[in-house]
Amino acid sequence: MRISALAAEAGLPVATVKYYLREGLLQPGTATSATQASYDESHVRRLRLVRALTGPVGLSVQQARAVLQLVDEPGDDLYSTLGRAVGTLPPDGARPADDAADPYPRARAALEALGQVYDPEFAAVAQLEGALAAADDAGMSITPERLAAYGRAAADLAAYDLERMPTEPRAAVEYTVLGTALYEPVLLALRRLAHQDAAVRRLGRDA
Amino acid sequence: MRISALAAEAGLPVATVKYYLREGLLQPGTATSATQASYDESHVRRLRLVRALTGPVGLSVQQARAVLQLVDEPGDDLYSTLGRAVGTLPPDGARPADDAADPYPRARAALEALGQVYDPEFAAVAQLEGALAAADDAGMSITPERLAAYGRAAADLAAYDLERMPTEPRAAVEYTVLGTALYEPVLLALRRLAHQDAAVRRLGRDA
DNA sequence: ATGATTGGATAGTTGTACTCTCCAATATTA
DNA sequence: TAATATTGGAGAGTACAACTATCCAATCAT
Repeated sequence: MRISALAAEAGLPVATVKYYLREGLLQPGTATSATQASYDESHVRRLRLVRALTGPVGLSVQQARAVLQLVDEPGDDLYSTLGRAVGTLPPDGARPADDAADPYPRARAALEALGQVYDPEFAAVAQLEGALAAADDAGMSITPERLAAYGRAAADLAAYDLERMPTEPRAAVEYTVLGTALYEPVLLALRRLAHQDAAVRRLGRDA
Repeated sequence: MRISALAAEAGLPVATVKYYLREGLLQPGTATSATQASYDESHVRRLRLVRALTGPVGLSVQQARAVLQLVDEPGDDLYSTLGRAVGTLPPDGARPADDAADPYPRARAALEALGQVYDPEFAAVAQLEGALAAADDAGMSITPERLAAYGRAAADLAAYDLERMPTEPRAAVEYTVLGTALYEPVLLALRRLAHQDAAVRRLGRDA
């Protein structure tokens, strides 16, 4: 399959496929001559994945490249691979304030209240700090009670996901990294729809 | 308070404050002369809100303006105001396919399985469709079982939030719109951290 | 053999979010 | 009150991201 067939298959302009090649989001095809290369199903799948990540998941090309690199060449340590993957996903966290003492006070308090084990280096801690600070700044601080409720729901989800994680390391990395990126938008959409459902049932409005 | 004091208070360059004024994200101050206007606490609060929305929440200036307009002038109908607000929040949904018959097949199936009331016009339906399609395209389709588990967690959260919604309409709009925008990043961070917690407990790794 | 296509490089376009420069009118300070 | 600084407002300029278009010599397809 040559580049125009690949582009057609994926529903993208050829120029865009070339761009993804340049940017390292798409692995090069096998060169058959100085001006020809051939692509296969794996390239089609990769393009679909790229579009999923840059589209609904909302990643920038840089972020998508970082995620794909982790899936392509995971370290042997699942834990640190996941940590790095989460760091590449939006939203960006709060910068850790130059004085190293207690850089994430809100997040620390929240996680202690939840009784959760956590690694302060883990990017999600900074993300939580940023999100809590944003809510504070906007005058919509999150009560400890609400945090507990959200934490409980998050723990339920995590337990479900962890039970289904593949045992083979490579597959586990892919499951975890892509699962984080791809399932989050689903969860958010479901939450918004659940709000609507609850509102309709409660307020007795017929849509 | 003049513009430089306002900017200092909010920790922003004056040029940026002027930009937000031009873009209608910040309400104008009260003019005291041809080249002077005065600003107060409400402007400081608004700037903090704008930064929260464009930062951790990840809204574009356009999206933030749309959200703020809804908070400033909610319609008398809470239901449709919330619907419009959700439509302005990322991620963008799937385009509804020109042939009107069953534009959101995956989302419809999912919501029917969950037994949820929903309005097909509600933007979150298109968002769910897009997210499910992205997962499919990326080769990580979501099983009905997982969807049920996520849906249950979302319903728990929605029930909690709805119970605490203010009764006064204006406050209810603000609570719902800002709550959706500001609490989602918190939930995502908590989910990522819950994954880490569960992984550490399960795999017995010490951070 | 001859017109179309390819891979690869380079340049151009569009959109977003600022940031800078001016300017005349006003404040502030000496 | 004179000199200096600041202001609001408008417009232009900048930087970056994500494409998109143009070239070109080397193949390919007919």
